[in-house]
Amino acid sequence: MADVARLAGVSSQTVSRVSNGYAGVTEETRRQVLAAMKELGYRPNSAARALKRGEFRTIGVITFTLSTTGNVRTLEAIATSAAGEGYAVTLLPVAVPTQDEVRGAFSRLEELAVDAVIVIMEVHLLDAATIKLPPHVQVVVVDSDAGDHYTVVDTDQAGGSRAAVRHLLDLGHETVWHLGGPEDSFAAQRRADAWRATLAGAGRPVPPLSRGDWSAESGYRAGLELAAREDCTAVFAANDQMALGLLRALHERGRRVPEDVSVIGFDDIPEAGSFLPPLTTVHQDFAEVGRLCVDAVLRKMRQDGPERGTTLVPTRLVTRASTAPPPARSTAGPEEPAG
Amino acid sequence: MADVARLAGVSSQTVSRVSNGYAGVTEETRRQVLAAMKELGYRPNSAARALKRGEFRTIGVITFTLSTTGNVRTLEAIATSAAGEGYAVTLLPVAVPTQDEVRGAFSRLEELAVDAVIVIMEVHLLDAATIKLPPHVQVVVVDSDAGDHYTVVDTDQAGGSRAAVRHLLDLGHETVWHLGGPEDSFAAQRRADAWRATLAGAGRPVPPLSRGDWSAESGYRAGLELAAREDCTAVFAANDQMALGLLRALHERGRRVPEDVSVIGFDDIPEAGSFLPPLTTVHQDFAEVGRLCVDAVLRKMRQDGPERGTTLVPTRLVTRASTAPPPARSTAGPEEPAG
DNA sequence: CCATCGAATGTTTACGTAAACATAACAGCA
DNA sequence: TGCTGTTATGTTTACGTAAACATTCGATGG
Repeated sequence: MADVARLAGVSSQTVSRVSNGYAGVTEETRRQVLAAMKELGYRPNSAARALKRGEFRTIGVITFTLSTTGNVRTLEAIATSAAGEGYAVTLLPVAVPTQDEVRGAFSRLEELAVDAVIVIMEVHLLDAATIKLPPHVQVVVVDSDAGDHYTVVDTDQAGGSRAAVRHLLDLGHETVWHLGGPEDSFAAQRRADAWRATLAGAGRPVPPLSRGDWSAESGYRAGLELAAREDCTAVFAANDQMALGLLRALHERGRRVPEDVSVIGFDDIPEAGSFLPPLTTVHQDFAEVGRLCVDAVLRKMRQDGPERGTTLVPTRLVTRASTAPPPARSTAGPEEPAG
Repeated sequence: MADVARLAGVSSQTVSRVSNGYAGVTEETRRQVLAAMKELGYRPNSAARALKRGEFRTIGVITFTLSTTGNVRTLEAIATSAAGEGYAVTLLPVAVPTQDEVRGAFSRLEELAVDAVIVIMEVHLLDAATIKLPPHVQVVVVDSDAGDHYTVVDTDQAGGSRAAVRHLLDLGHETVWHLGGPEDSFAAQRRADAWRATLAGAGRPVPPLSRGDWSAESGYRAGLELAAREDCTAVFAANDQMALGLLRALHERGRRVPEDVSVIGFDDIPEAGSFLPPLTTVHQDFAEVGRLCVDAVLRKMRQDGPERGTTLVPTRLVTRASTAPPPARSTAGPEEPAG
């Protein structure tokens, strides 16, 4: 900076003013400084800036895994939004989802150059950890129900599940089975709760709950059991991957989709439209989730946002070929041959 | 730091020594300092450290999109490896893959606090851009053939393609069709080149090349045309998503997989084993790619690595149900009914 | 018993920037 | 003409750390 100042014949402070776009610099002077900067290839030193300003213009993102579509898409949206606001994004992978590991990530974070943190994980792993965060680092949480304690941005899980179940009931199914996610996932829990509540609200029986671990393989295993139940004509899977495994299990057991069994997923991953058959599913707007996370975290840093509470991003049901009315059976209704 | 020093009754320099684990501090003194740090909740200021040390302990990763499995898995492995080495990872999304955008990303990078950059993209977009990089920032490139100009880490695309094509030929197919990736992708180009070379090396005819854009939807469109060709009994798709679309097209056109047509993919995404039928594919070790990237970039920073050249990560053929011998036809072979 | 040496610790300084304050130059007005 | 206010620019200082150098003190050896 001193070199630039010397070459331009001004003080280093004037260089700083030009560099930061402050007013009060003659157009003439500005031009000279800019020319000098260019000639010397001057780049402001971000460490010195951060030291002086007391902020890093960086947002940290903590997440367990990038193997779920949702996390990845959210992260991508966060990175894009943050870049648009002049913020960088630093990634903090947590190898194993245990409280110890999370605590470790947060303590690494303490030494890290971030002004705020966005956490993409379940709160119950988070609880014991956050205490140690530096005082001025703001937190926003995704994928959890911690609205009372943190600022939370999430997809409207309940609304999506409700739409999925209603769609199947509207098609004429007596009830809807659910292939849920792992027990310790709040997203899974909320999807299951909404499924149960919607059935109960419609006065329908609530079939036993199957569980997978989000993977297609687990959906396949659970699907083999569901396929054996003759009375199962409609399944709502808690994500598209498990729905994929379910489709394979049904196919192997000779149950046609959607003629014999309707299947509906959750997420609307890019491949969902290419499944056999193309999957009806609940579309999540991850881009919006990411955008809102950055919004929220920046507003908190400027201290003009709500401290706590949950922002829900609406979902949209995407109807494809995997859902249809139930097969005509021994019910009281009239039997019609398939068109 | 001064507060800690005061509380511990030592100088700030001694605090610094403890903080950085230098020798030459009495065990007694160290304990006092550590106690003081804990009591005051002291955390070293990374901006000041970076300013003083002249390095940020941060690696920047530039990529276009996180919507391809490969990029995501590579990124995840990079983040994990980097964390293990005490480095943070900063994400630099590039919205549109144009040279202008890339140049923009690199110029943002210049002001960014990174010591090195890993670029996950095609070189031809990179060429005009890198010139402006700060002098001491090292670069490692993934997914490209720029070994002459940069340090490159990549999957052994050619080896994987060769294995895929040979597998199909060994099963008895006369030749293998290829559903390639977009024209401007080097990965796609190398997979197609190896496919062509392997066929030529075996003295087989080289069918016309179909192209997609990596998406399942594009695989479906290309698949509809391939399905119409009676003489097409084996297809090597350049990635699993396109293979998925291809499977759907074949199914819709009444061509059974693998009885009528064998299909093989590339990547081995987690869902590949749950396709209908489960997909034979070329497994890529993205974790290893990411690890090697970090290795290479750190070695370059320590100036004891090779400046240029390509490191190839081997692939592995995963055989599942989507490949089988060709249907018995008007060839000289004996006709057998399906078991 | 004193010079010498090494280990432990303290003091000074600089990293590059930008806020705060200081100064200079000039216009407007009585 | 001299005073005031405004604008452009210069000077000083501090951000938190760690390298370089300085000092202290006890131990060792002649």
